[in-house]
Amino acid sequence: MTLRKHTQTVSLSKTMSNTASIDTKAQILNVAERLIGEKGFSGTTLRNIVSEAEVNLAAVHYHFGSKEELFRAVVERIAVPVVARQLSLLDQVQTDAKQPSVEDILTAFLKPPLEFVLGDEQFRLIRAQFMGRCRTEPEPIQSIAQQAFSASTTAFLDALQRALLDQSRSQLQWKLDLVIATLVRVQMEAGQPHALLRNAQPEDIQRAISELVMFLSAGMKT
Amino acid sequence: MTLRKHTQTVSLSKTMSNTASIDTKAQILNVAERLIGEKGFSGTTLRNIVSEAEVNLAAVHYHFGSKEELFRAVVERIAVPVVARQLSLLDQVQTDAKQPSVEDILTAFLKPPLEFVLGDEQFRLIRAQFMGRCRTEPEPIQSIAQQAFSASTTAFLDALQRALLDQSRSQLQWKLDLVIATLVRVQMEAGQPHALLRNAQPEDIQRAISELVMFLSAGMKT
DNA sequence: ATATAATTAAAACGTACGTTTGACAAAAAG
DNA sequence: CTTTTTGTCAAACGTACGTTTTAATTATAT
Repeated sequence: MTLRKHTQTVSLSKTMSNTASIDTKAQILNVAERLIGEKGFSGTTLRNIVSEAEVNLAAVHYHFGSKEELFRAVVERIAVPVVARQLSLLDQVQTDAKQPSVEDILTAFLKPPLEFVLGDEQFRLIRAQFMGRCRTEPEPIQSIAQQAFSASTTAFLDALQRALLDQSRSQLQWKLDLVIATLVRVQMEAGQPHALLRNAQPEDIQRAISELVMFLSAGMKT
Repeated sequence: MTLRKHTQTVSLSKTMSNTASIDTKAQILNVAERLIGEKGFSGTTLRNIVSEAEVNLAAVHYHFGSKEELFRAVVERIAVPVVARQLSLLDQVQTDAKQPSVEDILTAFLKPPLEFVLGDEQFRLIRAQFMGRCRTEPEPIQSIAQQAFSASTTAFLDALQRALLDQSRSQLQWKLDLVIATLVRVQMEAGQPHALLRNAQPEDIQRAISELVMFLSAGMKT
């Protein structure tokens, strides 16, 4: 009897040596990330993915179980390290200064998602576009992506509340939502001719972060 | 021989009296606007639309020619009056004050799309959501929507350039792009519990516009 | 009334979708 | 070696898609 891999607990490296199946799984994730970033979830078909990834159609269901769980896997591969870095940077500025400035908080929030595109040379803009696309997908896709980032959202909302005591919670809530909206737009337009983030060199990213922080912190304080 | 209606020039009211076909066409447009606003273009099927509109499947192709041209029709039904009002308000503030403030310009830009949701009681939030969804669709759908609004984008970019002479054109370009991104987000989240625009009463819209103008004009000036 | 055009209706078109199956090869375990 | 697990592959599953066709129905005009 053949048990499907995505229902297994852990394989613990006692399985196949690491050439075939790992390549297949990673290739599917890579191509899915790029295509969904370009065309959206329902605009991307599994046949598009397996064709470009040069793997068999059934491999998707063998490794992930369904199209939706494949999407979830792509999201989490990105969200987990980004959220961890956001929370770490927030912790850092809250230790350095007992009361960090709005600029400090926004920088800690924006840096990880924008810098994460630097990870792999060839995935820079792809990753940015995918993250942007996620939050604009129809339900239930959007919720899957939103949940993966929700841990950071609440932490930064609390931090902003402590920095801007005169503003109501609901006011800060829609303002942080608009901060995310602009971040998402910057990510989605990354690489376009007139975008804030035209290419993914480290110095361009730093400049974009700094300009975006200035643009947004002004509005946060009003 | 039967000539299809969407290829005709004009019917000039010498055709059928105005009960059946006009209702069918309007019903399709109304339902398409709502469903595409909720589920996106490729997430909405013609069978979903005709089922809720209670019209025959073939009616879509008879009246519009294709799914994409139906989308174009929905976009233009919204965009034409919005853009006209934006340009009219811009003209007005540029006549009143020879050099209008950033706040004046942004208000002229934001008021029409946000107020347009007031047109019909039952379409308020639907229309807002559709307009928001449009700009986040994959190509070529996004371009169709963008073109319909492009006339106002360039006019407001010029106006902002005259108000903020110290900023470069490309800087103003990505800033206006982020203004649109926040407008879009406000529209898409309209009606949600913690959104800026929670319900569509006239006074709520005015308050939302004023808060959004404050939030954004601060960043525009930095 | 009759002819003509406009609109609706039901059914089918071919294609593509996500998913499942079952046979088969490769690796790991006994 | 034999057995079992793990992964790949081609093919098919049933369903739903956008679109087209053909006929019937309804309104307009002569």
